Amino acid sequence: MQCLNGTVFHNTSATCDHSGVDTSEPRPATRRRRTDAKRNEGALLDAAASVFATSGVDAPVREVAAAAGVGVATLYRHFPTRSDLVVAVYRHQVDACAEAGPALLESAGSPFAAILSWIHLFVDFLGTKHGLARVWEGDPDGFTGLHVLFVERLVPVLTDMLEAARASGEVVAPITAYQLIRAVGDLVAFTPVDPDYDVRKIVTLLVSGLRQPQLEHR
Amino acid sequence: MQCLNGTVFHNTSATCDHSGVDTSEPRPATRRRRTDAKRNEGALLDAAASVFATSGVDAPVREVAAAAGVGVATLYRHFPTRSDLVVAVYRHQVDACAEAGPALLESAGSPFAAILSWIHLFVDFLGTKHGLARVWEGDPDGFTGLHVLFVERLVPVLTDMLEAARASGEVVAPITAYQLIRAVGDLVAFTPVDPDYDVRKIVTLLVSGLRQPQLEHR
DNA sequence: TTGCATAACGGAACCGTGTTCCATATCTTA
DNA sequence: TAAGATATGGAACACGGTTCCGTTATGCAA
Repeated sequence: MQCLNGTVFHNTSATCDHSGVDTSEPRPATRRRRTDAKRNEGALLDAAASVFATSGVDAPVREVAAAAGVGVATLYRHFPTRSDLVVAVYRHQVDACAEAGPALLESAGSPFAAILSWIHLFVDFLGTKHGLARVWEGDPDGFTGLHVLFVERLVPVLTDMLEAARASGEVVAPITAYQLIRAVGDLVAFTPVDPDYDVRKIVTLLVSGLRQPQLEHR
Repeated sequence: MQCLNGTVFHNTSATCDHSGVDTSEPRPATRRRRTDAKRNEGALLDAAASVFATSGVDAPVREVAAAAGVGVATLYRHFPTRSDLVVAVYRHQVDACAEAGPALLESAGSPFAAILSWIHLFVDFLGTKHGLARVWEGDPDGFTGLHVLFVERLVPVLTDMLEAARASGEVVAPITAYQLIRAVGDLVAFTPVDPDYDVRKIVTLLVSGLRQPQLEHR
C-alpha cells in the first residue's frame, strides 16, 4: 500500500517503485537484464502517470513515449499493448483499494455501510481518471488488461463484503460481486463533466437497491 | 409509430419512410431537390440500418457507403457526421419508445410498474444494438447527436412517469429523469456478451433503489 | 430540346490513432 | 576488448473519421 499520497487514491505522481510486472532480481542461468531497459521502463511509467494525469488516460502512446524520451518501439517492448501500460500505472492504486475492503468491514458501522463506503472509494478512484472508459470497456475478445486486474483483485474483496452483509440481513438482492462492480464501473467509466449528473448519487441509488428484494420485470 | 415490426424495437430493416430531417415538399422560390440526392439518402439509410444490424453500430462509414453504392462524400453530404447517420437510423425507434411511456402509465398496475416496464423497453432497444456505447458516450464538446435525441425525446416522458410515481408515494429517491436514463444508458451501453452479467438484472436493481430514501455516503 | 448554372457525386488524400518492422546502437559477459 | 544477445528509434502500416476537388448529372429556362 505504498505509492499513495493525500487521499487514498488521488495519486498519480512518479514516486512509486516501478514494477511493471515482476522486478525480482534472480536471473540464474540467463543474462542479467540490461540497465537501460530497466531505466527506460521506469521513465515510461513515470511519464505515463504524469501524462495520464494531465491529458487523461486517452492520451496517445506517442505522447507518453515522447515524455519519457524514448521511441514508441521501446514503449511497446515493455508494454506490449496500450492496455498493459495503463494496468502497470494503476496497479498500486487498485491494490490499495482492494486492501481497504477488509479494513472498512471492521471500522464501518455495519457490513452494508462498509460496502457503501468501499464502493465510493472505487468510484473516486475511477472518477479521478478521465476516460478510463476506453480501457474499462474491453476489446472484442472480451477482456482488457485493466478489466482483468479489477476482476481479480476487487471481486474477491467485494464478495466477502456482500457475504457479510447478507449474513447481517442488510442485503437481500441476488446480485454477485462481479455484477455489482461491473455495473459501478460502467456507471462511472464515462465520468461526465456534466453538472446535472452526479455519479455518486446514482451509484448510491444502485447500492440502495441491494436492500430491496428482487423485483419482477416485464 | 410506423417503421416497427415484430417486437416494439427490434426492427432495423429497410421498410421505413426515410426522412433524415424534413422531407416536406414545399420549395417555393428555390430549386427543387435533385432526385438522385433523395434516392441516395434513402439508399444510405437502408444500407446503414442493414450494416448496423449485422456489423454493429461501430461499422465504418466506408462500409455503409459501399453498401449503399455511393462514395463517402455522398454519405457526408447527407449526414455531416457519423453521429447524424446513427440518429437518422434510430430516430423512429426512439420515437416509438417515447410514445410507449404514457401508454404504459395507463395500462400498468402502478406508476412504478410502468417505469420499470418502460425502462426495460429502453434497455431492450439499446441492448439489441451492438456498440451503441461509442455513440452514447458523446464527443469532447459533450453531446453527440443520439444523446441529444435521447434527452429531448425520452427525458420528458420519464419525467412524467417519475412524477406520477412520486405522487403515488412509490418513488422517494431524489433522482431526476435525466440522471436515471443516463445511468441506464451507461449500464447498457457496453452490452457485454458476458454470460455472468445480465444487464436487465442490474437495471432492475437500480430502479429498485428508487423506492429507498437516499442514503448517506462516506 | 437544348444549354447552362450548380447541386451532387466519387474517390483520393489528410489527419490522428495503435501497432509492427528492421537496421542500428548499446550493453553484458567472457 | 570483442562477440553477440538485447534494446532502441523512427519510419511504415492498418484503419478509422473527415475533407478536398475535379467531374458528373440534374433542374430550369429559353
